[in-house]
Amino acid sequence: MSSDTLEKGYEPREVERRWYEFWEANGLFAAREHDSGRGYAIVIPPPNVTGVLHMGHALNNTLQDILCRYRRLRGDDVLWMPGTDHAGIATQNVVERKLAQEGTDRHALGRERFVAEVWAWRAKFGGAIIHQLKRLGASCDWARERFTMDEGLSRAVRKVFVDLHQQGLIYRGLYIINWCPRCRTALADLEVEHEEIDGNLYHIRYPFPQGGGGITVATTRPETMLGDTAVAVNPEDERYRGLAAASVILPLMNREIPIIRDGYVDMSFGTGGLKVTPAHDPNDFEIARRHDLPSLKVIDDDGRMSAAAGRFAGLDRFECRKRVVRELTAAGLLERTVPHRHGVGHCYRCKEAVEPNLSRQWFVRTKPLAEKAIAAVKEGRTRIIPETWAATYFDWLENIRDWCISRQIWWGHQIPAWTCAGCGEVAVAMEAPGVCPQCGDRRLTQEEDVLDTWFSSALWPFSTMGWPEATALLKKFYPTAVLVTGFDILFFWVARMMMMGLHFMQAVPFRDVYVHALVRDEEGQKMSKSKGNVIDPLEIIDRHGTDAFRFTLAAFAAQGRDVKMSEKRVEGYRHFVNKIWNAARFALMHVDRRRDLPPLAELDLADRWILARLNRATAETARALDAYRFNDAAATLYAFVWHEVCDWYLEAVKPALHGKRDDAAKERSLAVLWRVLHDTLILLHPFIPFVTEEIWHKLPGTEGSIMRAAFPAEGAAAPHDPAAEEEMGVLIEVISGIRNIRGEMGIPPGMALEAVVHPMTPGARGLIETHRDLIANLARLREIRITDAGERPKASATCVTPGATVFVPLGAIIDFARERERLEKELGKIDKELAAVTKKLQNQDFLAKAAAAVVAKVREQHQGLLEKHGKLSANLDRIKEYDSAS
RNA sequence: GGGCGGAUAGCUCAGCCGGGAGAGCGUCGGCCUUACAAGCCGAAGGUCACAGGUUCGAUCCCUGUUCCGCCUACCA
Repeated sequence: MSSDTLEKGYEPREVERRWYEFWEANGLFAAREHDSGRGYAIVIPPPNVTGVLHMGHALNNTLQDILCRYRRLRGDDVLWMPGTDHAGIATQNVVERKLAQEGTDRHALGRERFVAEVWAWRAKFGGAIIHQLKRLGASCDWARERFTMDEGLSRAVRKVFVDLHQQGLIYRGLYIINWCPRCRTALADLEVEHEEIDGNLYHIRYPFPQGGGGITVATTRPETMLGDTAVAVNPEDERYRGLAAASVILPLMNREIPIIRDGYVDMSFGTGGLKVTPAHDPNDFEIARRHDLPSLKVIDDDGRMSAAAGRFAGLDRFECRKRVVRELTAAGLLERTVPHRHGVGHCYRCKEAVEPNLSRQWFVRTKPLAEKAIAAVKEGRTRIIPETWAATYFDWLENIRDWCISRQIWWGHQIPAWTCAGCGEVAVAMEAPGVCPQCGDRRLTQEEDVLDTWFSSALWPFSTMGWPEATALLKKFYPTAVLVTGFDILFFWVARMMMMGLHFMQAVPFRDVYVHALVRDEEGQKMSKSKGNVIDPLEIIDRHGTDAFRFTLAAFAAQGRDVKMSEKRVEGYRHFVNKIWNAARFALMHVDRRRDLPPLAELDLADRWILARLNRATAETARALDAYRFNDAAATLYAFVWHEVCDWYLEAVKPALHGKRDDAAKERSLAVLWRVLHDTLILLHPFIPFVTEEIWHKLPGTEGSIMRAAFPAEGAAAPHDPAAEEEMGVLIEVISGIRNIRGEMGIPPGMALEAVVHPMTPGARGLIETHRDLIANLARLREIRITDAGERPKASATCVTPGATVFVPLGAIIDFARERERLEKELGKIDKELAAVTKKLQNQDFLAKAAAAVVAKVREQHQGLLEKHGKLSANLDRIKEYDSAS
């Protein structure tokens, strides 16, 4: 493309749309599973089909995209597998709400039509998040997009279910589970969110049948007493040792229930009496099993009291609580009511209070699967980064309980089990059996329940690649390189993928798990609709551009710390993107073609210096990205581009580019400038893909997309060049010193100054002589005189740098008081440092015990500080002299 | 109840292996200098939460305390 001039300010909108289309149209995101290159795969954490892009997605996918683009530049064959999750309960809820608005409900429609309705909804709205991911610049291989309910993945789900069932790792049974009365489905333990609620502890007396006294129990949920089938005390409890009675009367119900003894009961809690409600409390359920007690379900699936609750039947459970309390009070059986704060479980989808309920459900026996998942991380086959999350992972897996996988909803993978009306046998199979395998009866009905959404998600790394077929994709890309995820789904998803991957693929699903932080609002609050503090990534993108937004996310993605997002921060990085744009704009005003780099020895100092810095920035960026230190990489690039390329290099080569030096110098700098811009664009591309692609195409001598470019090899442009870095450092110090004088002394910027320079060493002298034009230009001097140490111009301001002492004669405009103040301030700093260093050198222990290199370094510092101190104070004395003389 | 993370400049945060405290924003002063005022130049600002300990040396390692945040758990 031609190097037409760039617009004055960067306008992201049109550029982003154009290049994204270009990338897609040219197949630049496509994974090449048949190529021989090194495979690098990431599977996307599939967003819910109901999802709209939020900050969490934005961070998660930006980081993945950075890694994918980086690995492509490094020459890997990259597969970024995209897709969405059917999100059983969430999606069903959305469609049910829609039906409600239309004045109907799913029961009126019936299962088949309802499910068709959900598919229709998905076809219409389910692609929203995909479009949004594209606006983020996500370079997923969209042609391979999968959905957890699509044909292939559903087949994988059935296969896994059947296999686990055959292996005895899936079973069905009547257990107490978490029930959401609103969603009307079972929930896994994980799907229950505990929240501390201020409630009451009710002390209720259960009288003995023969009257007189009784046992007082304490409960936070008095309504469940209607379903009590025993009262338990601790066998060690002295208070109940010699108890004559073997039973009590359950108040309100007037049922006689036994007194049992069980070690579970905590003697110190309440009165030491525990009511046992096996159908509505997991602990009581266990006690009932030990003591062979019956269960009585008094709360129905809709959260209302059941027929078993007698005259309370039909009441809402919380209404019932009030009624029970009232009646107990009236009966004089409520002995005390004590305020009590306790955890109450809520449905993670709809926030309804969960009801522990007795129910027949399907479970996965997780222990054997968990053991393998633990071992894989212990043995380092999968690394968790940052490592601190490994402890959390182990803790959960080591205490894992069986996983309730059946859900009483309609949207999901229907469980592949059929019950025979003839013999009652349950057949589990991949496809519907025509006849009962036991008795040959044809009357088979499929299990109504569907599987937990996370069941299919757990297969994601291999199901998306075509498992159970042995595909080329699986061969090349499994195990995947890394899973990038938030810690909130470490258990829901990551641990379960580990279990399933190891069990069915005999290999870990990913070599690394990178756990990133949560995105919070400015105040560190979790963003939520109810709090109204949600920042919409798409609005941010509209206002500031995708690149600025992505760079912000990367810059704040420090390991182990949450990202606090605010628009202001994005604004700051928009400035950075604009800075790059303008630097390129400047460069492209001069660079008309690609030039090969001349031999290093022929280059000017500034050229060698920027190449050395580029080399360092390259190495540092690669190192940081390889270690998932996104913020380090971002900070490195920010500082390099802004403070080295723009602040120093471009300024340094301006005279050459403007033809104020000879043609050869211009040619040399043009070659270096091309190289710096070229390589820098590549380094930046993973973070800010759009603006870099745009500039890339304006840069002469590039071909095709920057996505096809090669990440600069270390030392390719220039080897490490500490000499150039040090020499340039000397000049920078001199220039900064003069600028400091100008600023501090209030000298108008327009006024050209003269400087008298005393170099410290012959080397510095040569350096400064050679680069007097550079110094004069950047420090705005009209003349530089290089002299020996003896000469001290009168009425001048001074600065002392490691390479030279600089005097700026100010003549009539000098303000002696101001210069004194300036020097005294400087001396004060030196004194402080000198004191610290001197103290160290006077410490015998330090000299004896510290590493030799450290001691040498401190001595050197000491020497330098002494010299500087000497010069500064000499100059201060001189100023005082002049001052009093004038 | 158990566990984890945080406390560093006015704000938001970096600081890997212990050896002279950094950035961005904000503030102050000066500049429309021919890429960029979304910019340039200069400056100010910190007992690295507190108390001990280890060490020649601690923002960094150890112990304890305080204050925040999070995760986890079947004490009714």
